[in-house]
Amino acid sequence: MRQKSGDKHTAILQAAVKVFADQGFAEAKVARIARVAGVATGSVYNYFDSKEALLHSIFQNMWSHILDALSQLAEQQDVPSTQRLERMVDAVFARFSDDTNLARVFVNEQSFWMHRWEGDLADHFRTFMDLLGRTLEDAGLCKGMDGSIQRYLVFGAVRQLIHQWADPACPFTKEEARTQILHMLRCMTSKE
Amino acid sequence: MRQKSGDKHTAILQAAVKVFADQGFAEAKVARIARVAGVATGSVYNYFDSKEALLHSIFQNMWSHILDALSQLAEQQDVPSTQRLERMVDAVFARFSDDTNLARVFVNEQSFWMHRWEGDLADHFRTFMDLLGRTLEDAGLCKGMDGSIQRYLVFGAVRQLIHQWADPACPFTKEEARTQILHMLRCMTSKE
Amino acid sequence: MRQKSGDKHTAILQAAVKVFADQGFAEAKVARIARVAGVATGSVYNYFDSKEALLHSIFQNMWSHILDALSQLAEQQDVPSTQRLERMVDAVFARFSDDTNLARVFVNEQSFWMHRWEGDLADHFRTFMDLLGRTLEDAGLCKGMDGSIQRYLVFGAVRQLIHQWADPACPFTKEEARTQILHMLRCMTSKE
Amino acid sequence: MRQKSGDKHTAILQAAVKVFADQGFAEAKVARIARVAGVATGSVYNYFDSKEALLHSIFQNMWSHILDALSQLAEQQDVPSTQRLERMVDAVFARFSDDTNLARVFVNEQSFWMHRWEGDLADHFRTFMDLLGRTLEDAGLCKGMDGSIQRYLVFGAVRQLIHQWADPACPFTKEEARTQILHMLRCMTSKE
DNA sequence: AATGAATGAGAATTCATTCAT
DNA sequence: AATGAATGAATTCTCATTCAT
Repeated sequence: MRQKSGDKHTAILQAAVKVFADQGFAEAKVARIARVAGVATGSVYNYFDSKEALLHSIFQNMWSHILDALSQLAEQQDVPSTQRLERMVDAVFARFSDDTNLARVFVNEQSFWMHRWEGDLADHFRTFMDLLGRTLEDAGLCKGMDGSIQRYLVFGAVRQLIHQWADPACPFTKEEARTQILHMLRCMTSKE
Repeated sequence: MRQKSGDKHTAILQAAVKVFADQGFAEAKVARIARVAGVATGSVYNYFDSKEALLHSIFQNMWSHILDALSQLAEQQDVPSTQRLERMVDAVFARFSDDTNLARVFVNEQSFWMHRWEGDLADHFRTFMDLLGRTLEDAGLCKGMDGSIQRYLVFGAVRQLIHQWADPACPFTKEEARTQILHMLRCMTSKE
Repeated sequence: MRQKSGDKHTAILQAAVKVFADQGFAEAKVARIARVAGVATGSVYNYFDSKEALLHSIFQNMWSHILDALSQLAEQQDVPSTQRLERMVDAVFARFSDDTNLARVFVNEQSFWMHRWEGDLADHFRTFMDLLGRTLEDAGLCKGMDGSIQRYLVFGAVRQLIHQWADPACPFTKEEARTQILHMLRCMTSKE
Repeated sequence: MRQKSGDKHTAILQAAVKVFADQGFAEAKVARIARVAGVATGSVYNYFDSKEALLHSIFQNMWSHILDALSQLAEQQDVPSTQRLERMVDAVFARFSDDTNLARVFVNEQSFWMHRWEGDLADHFRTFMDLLGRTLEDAGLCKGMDGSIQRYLVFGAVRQLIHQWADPACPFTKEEARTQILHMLRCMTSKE
C-alpha cells in the first residue's frame, strides 16, 4: 500500500514518532521507520537530512503546535488569569492526548536533545516556560512562592502526569489527571 | 603499565556516571569510560557484564541509597507527618546534590530503562512512590486531592528541580529549590 | 565504488570456501572473505546472517548437490548393484574434484560443525550413510562383514583420499585414487 | 583440591585434551583449561608457551606413544605379516580407546594443524604411514592394489571408526569395530 | 522523486597473554 | 613456581547514509 505522493513527509514523521516511542531514539532503525511509513529506506533521506533531523523536526512540530495554542490563549486578556492557567494546562494535555507516542518521545528524549542542540528547541522551551511563569504570577502565587522556580515545579508535575498517562498500564484517566493538576494549581494560587 | 587494584569497581562506576551524564548512554563509549576510570578497556568487563549492566548497577546503587535513607525516616513515627514529608524531599535532594552527574543520568535515562528492564528497578520505583504517596496522605492532602495521583505530581516537580539544578547554568541554588518545593508541599497539605 | 549486483551471493560463498580452506574457519576473517569476493565487509551480512551461517550454507549446498546426484543413481535399478556402488564413489569424487577448496573445508570442518549444529546437516549425513550402507549390502559384502559398520570404513577411506588429493603436494592423481578405491570395494564385495 | 606439584604439567595436558575435545581448539578458553586442571590461568604459561603449544604437545605425546608401540611391533619379525598388521590396528585402537577425548581431538584437529605446522608432526605422520604401507605390502595386497595409496584408505577407514566410536551415541562397540576392520584388512590382503 | 543494495566506519566485547605480588 | 587481575589488540557485526538505477 503505497502512500499518496506528498503524504510521504507526514507518513515518515508519524512513523518516526511511533518507532522512537517504541524503541527510543538510539535503538530506532531508520530502515524500520521507513518500513512503518511504507516507503523505501532511501526515501527517508529525500525528506530529512538525517535520523537526528527527523527527531528535531518532530520536536519543532510539537512546540510550534503548543506555542501556537498558547499564544492564542495569551491574547484572551478578558479571561480571568486563573482560568487562563487552566486552559494552558488543557492545551498541553490536548497535544499529547492526541498522540501517546509523541508523549513518550517527549518525556524520554526532549530534554536530552534540547540540551545537546542548544538551538531553537531551547528557545521554544524558554518561551514556553516564560509564558507559564507569567501566567502563574498573574494567577497569583501563594506568599513566598517564586514564579521563576515554581514554573519548573508545575512543568515537572505536568510532564510526569503525561509520562504516566502515556503508559498503557496507567491506572488513571486523562480526566482524573487533569482534575488533580487543577487542584494543585488552585492550591498554589489561592491567596495566602 | 599495570595498576594496583585500588578500587577499580568504584572507579569504573564513577567514570561511567560521568560519561553517561556527558554523552548519554547511547553515545557513551566503553573505551572512554575506561580511560576516564584510568583502566584498560577490557578491565571494565572484569567488573561488569556489559555497558547496560554498568547503567543498571548505577541505578541499583542510587535506589538502594535513597530507599535506605527513606526507610530510616519512615521509622521516625514521632516526627510529625508534615515534617517527615519535608525530610523525605531533603533526602532525595541530598542524594543528587552530592553528585550532579548522577542527577543528569537519573533524569535522562532512568525512566526509559526502567521501562525496558521491567525488573527490580521498577520495584524500587514503586516502593518509593508508595512511600511518597503514604507520606503525602499522612500529611493530609487538600480536599479533592487524590494521593495516588498527587504522588506523581510531587515526584515530577522534584524531579524537574533536580534536572534544572543539575544544569551548570541553573539560575537558582539548591537551597532556593528546596524552599520552593516545601512551599508547594505546604500549600498542598494545609487543611482548608 | 558501488558495484552492480553481479551474483554477490555466489561470489561471497566462493570466497568463503577459499578463505575457510586456506585458514580454517576459526582463523578466517569476514573482512578477508569480503575482500576476496570483491565486496564491502558489510555486504556479507546482506546475504548471510553470520560467519557461521556462511559455513552452514556451504555445507548445505555441498550436501544437496551430492544427495541429488545420489538419488538419481538410486533410481537406476537396472544398473547392477556393484556398478551403482562405483558410480556412487564417482559422484562423490566428482563433487570435490571440481573444487579442491571445498574438499579442504569438507575434511577439516564438516564433522566438527555437524556435531555442533545437530540439525539438517546431520540429517543429510545420515541419509548419505544409509544410502551408502544399503548400496554396500546390495553389492554383497563379504561374509562376516556388517554393513552398518563397513559403511563408515568405506566413507572414511574415501574421505581420506579426498583429503590427500586436495593437498597440492599429493603424489597421486584423482584417477589413481579412484582406481584404488574401486579395487578396495571389489575386494569387499566379491562373493567368496 | 590443589594438585601435587609436579603433576601440574600432566594435569594441564589432560585438561586441555578434555576442553579441546569438548569445544574444539578455537573455542577452547585457556582459562577454562586452567580451571579444569585445578590451577590458575597464569600457571598454564609456566608449563606451555601458548595455547597452540599445548595442542602441539598433545599431538607429540600421542604420536610418540603410537610410534613407540609400532616400532616394537616392527621388531617382531617372527610374527607373520598378516598378524603384524592386525596388531598394528590394535595398537592404534588401544591408544584411543584409553582416551575418548584424545580421539576427538585427533579426528577434529590433527590434520588441520599438521598441515599448518609442517614440522615434526608431519614427520611422525609420514613415519606412521610408511610403516603402515610397508606392513600392508608385507601382508600381501590383492592384485592391482597400490600400497602407496591403499595406506591412506586403511588409515582413513580406521580414523573414521575411531571417530564414530568416540561419539557417545555410537551404536557399536570397540570390539565390533575392531572385528570389522580386521575383516576389511583380510579381504584386502587375501591372495587373489 | 523513489528505491534498496551496497558501503565502511565504528563499537562492544572477548580472551590469550603478561606480570606485580 | 603460582597466582589471577589487568591488559589491549583484534574481530564480528550493525546501521546510518549514499547513489546507481
